[in-house]
Amino acid sequence: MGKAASSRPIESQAPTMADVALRAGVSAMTVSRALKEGSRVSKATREKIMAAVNELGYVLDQSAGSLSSRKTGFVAAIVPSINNSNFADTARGITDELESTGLQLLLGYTDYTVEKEEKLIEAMLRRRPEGIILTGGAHTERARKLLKSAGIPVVETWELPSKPIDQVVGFSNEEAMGLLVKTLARKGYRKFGYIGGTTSRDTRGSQRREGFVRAIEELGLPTGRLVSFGVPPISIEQGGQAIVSMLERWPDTEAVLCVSDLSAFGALMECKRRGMKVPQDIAIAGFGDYEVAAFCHPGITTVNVDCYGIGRQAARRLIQVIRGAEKKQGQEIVLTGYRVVEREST
Amino acid sequence: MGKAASSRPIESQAPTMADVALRAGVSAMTVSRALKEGSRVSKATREKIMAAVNELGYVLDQSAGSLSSRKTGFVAAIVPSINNSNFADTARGITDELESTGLQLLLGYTDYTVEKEEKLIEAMLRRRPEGIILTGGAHTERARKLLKSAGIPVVETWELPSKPIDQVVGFSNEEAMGLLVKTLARKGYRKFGYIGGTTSRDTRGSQRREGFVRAIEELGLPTGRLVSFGVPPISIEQGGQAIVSMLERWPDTEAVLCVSDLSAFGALMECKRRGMKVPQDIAIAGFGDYEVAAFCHPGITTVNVDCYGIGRQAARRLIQVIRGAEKKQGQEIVLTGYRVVEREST
DNA sequence: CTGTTAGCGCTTTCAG
DNA sequence: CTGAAAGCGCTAACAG
Repeated sequence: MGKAASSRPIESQAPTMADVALRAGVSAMTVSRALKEGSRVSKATREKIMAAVNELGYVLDQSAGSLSSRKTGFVAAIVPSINNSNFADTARGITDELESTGLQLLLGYTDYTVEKEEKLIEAMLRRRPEGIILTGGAHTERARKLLKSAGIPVVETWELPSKPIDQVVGFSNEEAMGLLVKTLARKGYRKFGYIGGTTSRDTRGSQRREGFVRAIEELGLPTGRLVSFGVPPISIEQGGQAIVSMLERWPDTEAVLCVSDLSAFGALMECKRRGMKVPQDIAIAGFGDYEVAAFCHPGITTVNVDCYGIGRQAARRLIQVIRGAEKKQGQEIVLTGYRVVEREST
Repeated sequence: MGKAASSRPIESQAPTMADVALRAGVSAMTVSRALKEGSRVSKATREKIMAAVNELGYVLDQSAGSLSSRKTGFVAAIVPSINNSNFADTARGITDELESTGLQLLLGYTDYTVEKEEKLIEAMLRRRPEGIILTGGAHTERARKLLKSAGIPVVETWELPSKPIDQVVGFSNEEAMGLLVKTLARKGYRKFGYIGGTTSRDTRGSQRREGFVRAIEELGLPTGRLVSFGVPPISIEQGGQAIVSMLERWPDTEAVLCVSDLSAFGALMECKRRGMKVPQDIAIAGFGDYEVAAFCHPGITTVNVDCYGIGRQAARRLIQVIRGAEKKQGQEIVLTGYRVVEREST
């Protein structure tokens, strides 16, 4: 349809800006201006151009534009898993904050491995993002180097890395888990158990576990009741299996804290299946305040984290640097809030 | 650091291919070849180049490359929500299938509105993806037009649109819900109720509802027990509120089918909270086979959908067209499987 | 307000 | 196996 005067056969190529310009009887530059907000183009000209744009179904080629303007309009974000509502919330926060800026999100997930993260970082840097958001502070040396030579702002989230690359938006998982222990200790529980994954690739999980151990020690409570089960992220099902193991080894455990609400929910359901009463026979708590924790029965005590806010704030920090409001004034650290939410499971 | 011989001040620009070429003592073209798989470059030259690449921390600029090669290496995918494990699974399927091809995913979510979808489609087309995957068959007219003039393969998923744009990878939500009704009717349930969202913006939800109504009619069972509650996607909490409404209006309902497992889970927990026995007092079923449905107590009867497979197959269809294996041979429709999973809740 | 010229960083194409 | 020239589609910079 249309688009004649070409030596090529029928195949309809996507129209270019020159095609629009020709049709509107102006130069390509004027078309470029008309399609950009806040450029001075006369109303009549703009209307002619818009008509041509609509007739041709023209869509700006941003790759070409960004090569010229040296701004790609991309922001990269890397999360451990997309299939985890905590991180999905963070991704949503990033997108929402980006929406009004015209920046577009390049999202990737690492499956909780730094090797995949490194590959992803490299793949994304090939797209020349104007900033990048990472989860956690554990990265390969090569990834750190690539990030540094990229010369773009970096925000690490969800933790407080001991060796931050650039900016940080997060909280101490150790302290948050410690707070949960102390809150429950105050209610009278003494024999605490912990359920988490087996490897240390989930650094937030490791930090929570450390926070648990340290808090138990500080309070002078019985130590050692740690069950590691499954490769992180540990699932609902694995939470159920883990508590079986816990009950076999330490049947007199009074309260079980889990690395996340998903494992806590699995543990809770397994207990109910076995006819145990929660919290009378055993108390269970999780981490992350997933929707399931709030609405299951009994509701699960947990630590609420501002996942969405982490995303928004991380994106906001990036935008401020990208849009040049501030000239990257050193390593900013934004602490995000968390709070223990007590429910019927404890 | 390094990178002298420039008139510009200290600020370290990202190195370009010319910088690498200079350092390695070859032409830019040879660097380009060395960085591309399966190109003939002598071992010695390649080593020199790789050394220079590493020293400079060089990363290929794919925007520039794709402008020249007319291949962006992008595939776009649009889902209703990223924070829904069914769609997250589909997104994961797409990414996994794409991984070996070097294609990169541009992911966006619509919040279940066709208006946001249209904007997203336009934003993504500006990046010149080589193919695009959509959820469902409801789109604005303008979105359809944009898609057509883009001249790229399109795959609609999760439904069987009556007016497909191009390819389809999905299943009939109507039939799937009908199958669930029939399965439960066979167990003796007669008075069926349905819980779903209020508007029709969730087209899959509407289709499931239609499938429910039609199956009930076909079986000659009591009709009309439909509760609409909340704007889709209806949450766990709203599922709980909806069943309260159901019980008030039709207290003798025997089995409640919900538009998704999330609302079913909410309904189930609300029943337990009220001391009702499931399935003795009331049976509950969901849709989607979310992890929570499998491991809650009692387990929730549901319809398992191959979410991950939808993603993989959709991506595979796209890749085949993109990589030119087949010249877009008309409207392909791939039917994906589903099956009723009976658990203790019915 | 509009046009012209140049060039972004890479790859295609054609020579060697 | 390597290089030189040309140009992808757009926008910065300058001119008018």
